[in-house]
Amino acid sequence: MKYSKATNYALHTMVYLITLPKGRTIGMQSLAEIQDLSPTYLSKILTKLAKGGLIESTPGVKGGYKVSKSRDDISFLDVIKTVEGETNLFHCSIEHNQNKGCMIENVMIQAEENMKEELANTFLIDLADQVDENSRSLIKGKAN
Amino acid sequence: MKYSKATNYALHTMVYLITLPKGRTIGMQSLAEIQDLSPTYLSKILTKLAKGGLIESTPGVKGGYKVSKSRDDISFLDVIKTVEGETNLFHCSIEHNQNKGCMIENVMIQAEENMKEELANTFLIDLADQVDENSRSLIKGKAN
DNA sequence: TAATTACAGATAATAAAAGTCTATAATATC
DNA sequence: GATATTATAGACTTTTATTATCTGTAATTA
Repeated sequence: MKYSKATNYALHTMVYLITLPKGRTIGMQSLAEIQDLSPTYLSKILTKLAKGGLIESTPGVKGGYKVSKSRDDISFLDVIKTVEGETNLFHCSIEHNQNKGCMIENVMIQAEENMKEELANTFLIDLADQVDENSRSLIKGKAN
Repeated sequence: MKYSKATNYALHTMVYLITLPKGRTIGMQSLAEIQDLSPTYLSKILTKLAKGGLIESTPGVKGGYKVSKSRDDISFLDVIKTVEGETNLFHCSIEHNQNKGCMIENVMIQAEENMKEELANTFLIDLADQVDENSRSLIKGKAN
């Protein structure tokens, strides 16, 4: 069991976007370069994030992406849910003729809940000041 | 991201095994029937669990599997680690030239730790009395 | 009008998981 | 000792999901 690379890229991209000066945007091409990714692949992830309302895009020259305004409170869980979907990590594969559901699944759900709580209480903004100077200036340089 | 079916089957099998009367065993064939699985596939999972020291096997007529003696304290995490391996859910895919490691990875590891803590503190034996009467008598009937 | 950008959908490549098949070794029972 | 029953091991195939690419379209600014 592993988090997808897509989630990996999404989280990194979101952290980068959060260091963007207010009102500025940065192109997918640039975001792909910084992370050494193929632009078209990253674009799928960005589209998901945009549809999920976490980021906004403007097409055309001098266009690009930025974090959605009125979203100063984006959590890790928000990003992960948007990319991976809402499904639980564990689904019982056996037919149980009980009304309580599967006892094993219940335990697994509780454990996952503990993880999600931490992810829901950690916000991207919390990491903003941990972004290294190198990335920070790279982004600033490529911003529109 | 999903737990593997192997983990699913392993957890169920372990719970079934825990309801076995002391000293008795049950054959892989029977365990496969109960869960409607192919015996050879289940056997791979059982072998892993045996190598991991969670269960013991005796070959031959009247042979089969049982929970390792001196292991009254098997946790969910023990089973999951044995089947899935020890790796973490998240590995940063970007090269960071920082000594602190990836800040995103650090958050993800902490969250996962919270989940693991719950899994480490929930023991199979805790579920023993929740096993439905149907399964319980099935196992008893097939036990050696 | 041209350059730059996002968006969308089809398709291909890769990797991991799930499952099958076959042969071998050990053990209890008769 | 022969036989049936069981576990063990490894090669192999199938399936599925992820990752990635390719191509074309639409929107926007200069």
